Amino acid sequence: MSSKGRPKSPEKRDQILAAAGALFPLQGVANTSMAAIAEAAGVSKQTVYSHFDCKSTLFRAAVTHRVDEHQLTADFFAQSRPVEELLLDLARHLMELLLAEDALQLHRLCISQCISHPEISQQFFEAGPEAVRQLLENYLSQCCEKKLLQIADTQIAAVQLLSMITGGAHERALMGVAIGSKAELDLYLRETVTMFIRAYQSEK
Amino acid sequence: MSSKGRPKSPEKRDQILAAAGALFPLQGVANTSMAAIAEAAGVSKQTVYSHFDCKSTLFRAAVTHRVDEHQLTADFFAQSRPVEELLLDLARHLMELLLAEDALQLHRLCISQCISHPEISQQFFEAGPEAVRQLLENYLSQCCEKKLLQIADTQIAAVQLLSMITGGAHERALMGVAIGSKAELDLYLRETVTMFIRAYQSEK
DNA sequence: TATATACTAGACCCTTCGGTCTAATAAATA
DNA sequence: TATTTATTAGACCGAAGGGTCTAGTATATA
Repeated sequence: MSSKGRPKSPEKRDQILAAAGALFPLQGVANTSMAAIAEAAGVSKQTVYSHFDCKSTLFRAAVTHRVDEHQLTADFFAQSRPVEELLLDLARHLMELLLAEDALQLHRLCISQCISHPEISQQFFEAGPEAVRQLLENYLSQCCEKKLLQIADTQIAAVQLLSMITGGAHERALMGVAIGSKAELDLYLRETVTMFIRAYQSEK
Repeated sequence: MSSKGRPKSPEKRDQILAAAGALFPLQGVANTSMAAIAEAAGVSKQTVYSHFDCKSTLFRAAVTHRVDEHQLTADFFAQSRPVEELLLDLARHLMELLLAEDALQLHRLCISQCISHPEISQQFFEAGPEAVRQLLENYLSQCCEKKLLQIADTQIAAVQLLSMITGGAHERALMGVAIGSKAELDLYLRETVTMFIRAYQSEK
């Protein structure tokens, strides 16, 4: 019934989402025109409006699309390695992920739109920080069962560790402030993981 | 020489700055028109342009103005109280300060404008997070001298503590995501200060 | 093949907005 | 008082941009 005539091209839809997903974070919502998106997508303006009925809808779809892409692997914590080694590895991977320019742009965008588009930032938060926190919390619980660590409240501990990891450079990067060298950053991460384990190590 | 005729009214200037300082964070730069600022300030549009030559200039002046207001007292750390008590007090004060709606708006604004107005976010950062960090670092150093704590790198430790404090709820609030109850937040802060001290206490 | 829909290019409408100009009034200095 | 500048209300300009419309072409289904 609804399959009469030429169907909408999924490729064009993807092109539009890709263009919007690049331009919105880069220039901000208000400074990105629909015409510019159409041009960047290699598509006519009318086609954009054929796939998305207004700017706000397109914005939502584009951010959702990018958030979905950035989902990190859940089996990271499945490895059986020394706790300190795994946590340090996590810290390093996380920083690399979060400090990437496009991730920063997306993050800034969600923060700036959190009043006008609460669902967007909610979604970003759940797919990003909250998901990681949950995974880490589970891992820490397992460590406690194995008596590798001694943590009263693993949820709090997970938030603490993640906050410390990101706190150093991510906050600065989000605000566009220069961050230290790679060596300094890595020193900070090593110190932080060590400090975390010292605070939560099993009693002698 | 330059004092001929009627002088510009400082009151009107303040009204304009107040209006801009309220509207820009609330609605974003692009969504706040000069006409709206003039009206909110109870002043004609021309007067706005008489005091500030363009929108960008006004934006800069307004944010600077608000940042200056929010400077926190430096003598907080001068009190001689038990370390744990003082740090917990700091944590509570900081959270109250950072979670205030207008502070959040200003913070979001700086983040969203950090590409187009790097000086602004730089200034915000130095007057805010960086200033607090410096004060805390000094305090921690003093604690080490008194053998109350044992910290190899007080700069790192200061960042760690501040990150943990803000990490819990501030990150969420910045993204407009609901935060826990006051009781949960306070539990988190107490746990965090305790954990910090446990990690950095002087060796037995 | 006939029909229905997608897509394009471009004109078009209307609103918003940054910024300027004008003419008149108010308030300061000299 | 004479002069100079601030302030106002409002018209005005020009550019940008969201969104619609049209006419023509391409591509799918039936």
